[in-house]
Amino acid sequence: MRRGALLPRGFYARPADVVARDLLGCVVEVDGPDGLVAVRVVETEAYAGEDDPASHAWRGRTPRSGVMFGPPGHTYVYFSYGMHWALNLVCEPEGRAAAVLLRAGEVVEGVELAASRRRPGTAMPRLASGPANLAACLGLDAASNGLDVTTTASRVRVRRGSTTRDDDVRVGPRIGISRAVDVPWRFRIVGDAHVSGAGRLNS
DNA sequence: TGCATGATGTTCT
DNA sequence: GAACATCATGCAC
Repeated sequence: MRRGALLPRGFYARPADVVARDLLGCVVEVDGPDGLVAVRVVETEAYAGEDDPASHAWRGRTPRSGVMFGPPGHTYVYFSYGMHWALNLVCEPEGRAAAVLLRAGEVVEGVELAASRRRPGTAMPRLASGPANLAACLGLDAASNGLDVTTTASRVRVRRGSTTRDDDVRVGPRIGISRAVDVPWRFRIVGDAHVSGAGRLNS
């Protein structure tokens, strides 16, 4: 498979909502002990750090949210609800705590490996549909927090993928949060079967 | 087909 | 001690 170039750090050093939009169609790849899994991003959410009540960084820097205050182009992997991991990419220049949550994707490489990391019987459209599922497919955990995604030397990398036309991007309110619920910072590719909640809500 | 609910641990009040 | 950027299951309709 032909691969795009790694996204430069400057790509991430922009407002989170812009990065979230441009991340659609890009490919996240992760090396693991068992091989490589790559996912094409189809759904993202922007979190604008200290200005955003829904962000983990809203109340300032904490041990958990510390990575978000660091340089852009790094992973922010956090554990929530006692059982799920979620993958974010740090945005905006160092000192500004913004991030983009990767909500859903399509597994484009290492499908069998990704499936083996999920509950038996889970198959394609659902494989990486949802933040926790996406992280599970990629085999992410606490050891994957704070990694640089702009260098080939890293276990976790992000490549430029197919460009997504504005016509194919749908913007809507974020999901699964209780504050700032009406801020339209959720981006997804229209009609893509891999987005989260595809069967439940369709707005 | 769709909603309500339980599992489970880290973080912050 | 409560909240939480969730998911899968089970039961109702």
